[in-house]
Amino acid sequence: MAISFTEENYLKVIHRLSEATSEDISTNAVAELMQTKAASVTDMLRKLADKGWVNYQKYQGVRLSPAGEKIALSIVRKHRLWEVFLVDKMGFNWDEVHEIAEQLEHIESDELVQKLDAYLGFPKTDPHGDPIPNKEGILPELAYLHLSDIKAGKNCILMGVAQDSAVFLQLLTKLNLSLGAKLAIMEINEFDRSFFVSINDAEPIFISHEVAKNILVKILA
Amino acid sequence: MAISFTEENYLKVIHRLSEATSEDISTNAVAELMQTKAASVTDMLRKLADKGWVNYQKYQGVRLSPAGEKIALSIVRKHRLWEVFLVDKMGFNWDEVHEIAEQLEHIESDELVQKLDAYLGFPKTDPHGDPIPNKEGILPELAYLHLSDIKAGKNCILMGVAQDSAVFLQLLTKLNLSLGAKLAIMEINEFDRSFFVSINDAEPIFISHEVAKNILVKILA
DNA sequence: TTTATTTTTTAGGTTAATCTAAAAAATATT
DNA sequence: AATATTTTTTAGATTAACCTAAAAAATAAA
Repeated sequence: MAISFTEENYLKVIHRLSEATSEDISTNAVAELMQTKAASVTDMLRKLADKGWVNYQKYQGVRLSPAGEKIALSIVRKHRLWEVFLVDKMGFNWDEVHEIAEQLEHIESDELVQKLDAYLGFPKTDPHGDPIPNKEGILPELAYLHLSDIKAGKNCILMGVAQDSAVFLQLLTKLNLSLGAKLAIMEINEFDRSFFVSINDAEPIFISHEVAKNILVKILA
Repeated sequence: MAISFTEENYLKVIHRLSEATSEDISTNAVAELMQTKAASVTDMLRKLADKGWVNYQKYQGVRLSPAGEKIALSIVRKHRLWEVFLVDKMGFNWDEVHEIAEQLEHIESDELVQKLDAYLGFPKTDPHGDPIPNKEGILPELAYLHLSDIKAGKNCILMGVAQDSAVFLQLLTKLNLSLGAKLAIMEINEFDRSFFVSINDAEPIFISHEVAKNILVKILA
């Protein structure tokens, strides 16, 4: 069945919201992420339900059907593969690729996706550490921890970020925080839960709790 | 000023038609290439004229304004660069890339185009031998000849094709006719203007006038 | 458990891009 | 030059995606 860019974006947004909860997704939540009005969302949810891509009962919220989930994952897959392409091959910084990938994710060609995947060496994650769903739509669970949940004294590796906004990523870059960096948590300040962290064994620096919350790490054995 | 995919496609089509003639382009000609009805074209031409991208007077046909020409050339540039990418980097055949490039040509990012150009080694032509406009929109005039206009006894090199349809390109591939092939015209049959041509010094084969018309060559000194 | 608040839906409109059918203009033919 | 044909435009609808304002349902508070 034919699908429009707009419909793809709705499915993607519902998918994103569904990752954070097992509850049904509210009309308002979708409206906020789609930067549109609740009334428009209601129209679209009905349409998506007609096409069999979501389960929706009015006033009850929405969730993806298996068919909708499959479409959403294929868009996520394309988005993240193109981000790898933009950083690894085109030389963009990790904070510059989101908007372009938002466009590229709608390019329709299974063969291209397959070839791109191979060309990039079958990457497992995008430049922000987010896992790339495979062809069958299976998303490897990476189960990283938020830096904000780690105790003082631990060593860990920066594996990803919990948001892709350019301002956040630019801040990380300024702080010399990039994927794979080794973080040694020296101290956590009780007052504002800010962190003193040594990055790659350099002089410890200060990191706000807000930043720590958006950094994903794995703890070193 | 914001521009839609549809508007971009209209400008591209008007540009394509303008290359073949110095006359104004008729509503019907645009309708045919856009696969739409003349009435729809009339609406769109008025809109494009309002935006300053074409000069249009009703019943008088249309031509691109300098601003419209610039947009059209930037789309052609993107289309052809992406075709090079698809063939050179992704490993597609030259008959498989047109539809995908039709989508990729609308991706909006000057920086990406610039980086892609560099990544591909600043190619001068696409996989069909069509010249790639430069950043300033200047299209190098390649001035190749149609094989159908060459006399028997001449040797030439296949430099491009005059149409990109998959069936035509697949036929060329079957005949072992690819960019750069050396063609020796053995004989031209008066009856149907068909050609006997030796390709890369192999046994001469038969080529219809229709095929010869769509093959672009340069004559060897 | 009423009342107040928030959320969601309905009703009715708008815009971009298309369509069909009919009218108008341009071109071709007698 | 008058008539016929073709091309182009106008008029009026349609569809997708959005909007605002008002109504209805769900949830929270008194």
